[in-house]
Amino acid sequence: MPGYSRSTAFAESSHTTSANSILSLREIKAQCNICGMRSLCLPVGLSPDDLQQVSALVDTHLKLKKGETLYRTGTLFTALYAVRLGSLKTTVLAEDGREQVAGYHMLGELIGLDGIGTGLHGCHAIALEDTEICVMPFDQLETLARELPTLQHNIHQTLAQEIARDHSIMLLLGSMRAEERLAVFLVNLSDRYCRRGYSSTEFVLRMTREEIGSYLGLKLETVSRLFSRFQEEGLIQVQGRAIKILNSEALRALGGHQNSASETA
Amino acid sequence: MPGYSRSTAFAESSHTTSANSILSLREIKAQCNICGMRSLCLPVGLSPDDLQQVSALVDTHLKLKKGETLYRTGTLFTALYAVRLGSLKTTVLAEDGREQVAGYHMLGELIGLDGIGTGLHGCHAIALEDTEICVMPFDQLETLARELPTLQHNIHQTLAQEIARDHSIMLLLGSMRAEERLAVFLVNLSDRYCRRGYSSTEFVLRMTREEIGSYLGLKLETVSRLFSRFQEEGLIQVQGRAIKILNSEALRALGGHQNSASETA
DNA sequence: CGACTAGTTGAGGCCAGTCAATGTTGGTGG
DNA sequence: CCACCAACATTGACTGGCCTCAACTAGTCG
Repeated sequence: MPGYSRSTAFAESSHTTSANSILSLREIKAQCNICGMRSLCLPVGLSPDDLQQVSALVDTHLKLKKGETLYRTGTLFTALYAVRLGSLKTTVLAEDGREQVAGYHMLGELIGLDGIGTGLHGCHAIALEDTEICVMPFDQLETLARELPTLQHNIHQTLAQEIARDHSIMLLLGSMRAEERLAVFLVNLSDRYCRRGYSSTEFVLRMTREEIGSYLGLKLETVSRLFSRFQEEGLIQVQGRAIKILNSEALRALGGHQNSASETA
Repeated sequence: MPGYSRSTAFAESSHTTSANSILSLREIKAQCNICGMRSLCLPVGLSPDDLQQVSALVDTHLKLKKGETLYRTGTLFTALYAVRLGSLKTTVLAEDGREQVAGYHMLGELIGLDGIGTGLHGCHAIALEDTEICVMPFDQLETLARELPTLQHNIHQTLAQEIARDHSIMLLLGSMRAEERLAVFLVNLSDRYCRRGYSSTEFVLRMTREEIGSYLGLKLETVSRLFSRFQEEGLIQVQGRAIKILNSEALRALGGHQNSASETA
């Protein structure tokens, strides 16, 4: 495995705790002004000059392989992370060991937000595929935000959007039936892929049935059965993790149309 | 009903839309430096001088009667609201009309946060009893935060804590059984009352069985049955909405101890 | 006093969980 | 290239926890 020598530079960094995840985190070069995710990310609406300042603050870029940890529950919070490429899941942990998927994050999204409150990360972020991350030290971000009102407002918006997203998931978990939950999930993915310029009708799930179930408050068998049933009913076509949406309207109807409201999920 | 003439001053304000709620919103005088909730609120850690600036920015104080609306889903977001006295519930609304209680907020807590993201309030805030509110215009708050790093950080913390709180509710809704949910709910209330100097073992619920059920993703009958069962088992004593906790340990054990982590609920 | 809202309790049904067997996929090493 | 293995996925049979429907009680307010 290449890259051993460089990656030791991260040994003291907070976002790596397990030995094997350290080994393949690699620096890459990237700049906000040439990043395709700019319009979805924190710098949206910034002037070129201001953009340059934010870009300068992104001192580190990470590459994670599938299954590697970006940060772990309870570790020190130091930075926000922007997903540049790939995707991650975040999981929260109950005291009794139960674990639940709390979020699925794709490119252009910011994660690590929940650490701001306590100074410690409140969840565990794991790459679902090979993934690239921009690291934004939070103290520097706060400092810069005092000079750039637009950036300040974007930070507030990002945090508040996360709250709104969580509320819609609470609604889903608290009051929807299994089929509605899965329908909402699929429609939400479809919308998010669409917004990123990918097909809204054909995509590959990055999560296992168990992870999807955990996210939706269901068991993996239930998820599997529902996929099969949706296929029987002509709503979708499933082949393992490859999904083709055949009847988007019906899916949206199942979910009570309450999907398009929230960006992330 | 007194106060008609004054309250017309709020007619153009965003946080009142229904006629009857306007009528009893009344201004009161209050200042942060003499407020008992200071240590739980946004100005925590501020110097006296800085505190004065925040206090100056709280230009309006509202009094709501039980059942009155502070803000409504979809109305313009202009300010954050600090609960000075009393309590409120916030509810989110699905497109199909289903409504769910998303939060129970007591004195010292900040609400209205979710409106920052879109500029429109994402939920509906209703007083559960006679309640006093401090109104903090958000644009002024943002401006002031640029000069006061502590305030800026407190805003970030408040937002992030709300995210952490939502995550723990998602965990509750997604993976706990009915009795665990109610146990967590009671322990959480107990902790919050305790922190505010009230009894941690005896308090009065401000929500109906239906509202509690909605909040916990259960039906009101289930909540009622569980209260009865907890009483049979000697965990609590219930008399309508009056609760006495008899066996806090057992209650905490039921909830997997995952309660004390989050402040609000 | 009557109408209404909130709460309790019981009987029965259904949705999703549990347990278990089998099939499929993808990565690894001979 | 194929055999093998482990992880992932599907499907069936059964169970059980919570919901639904319903009757009844206790306060509350005009």
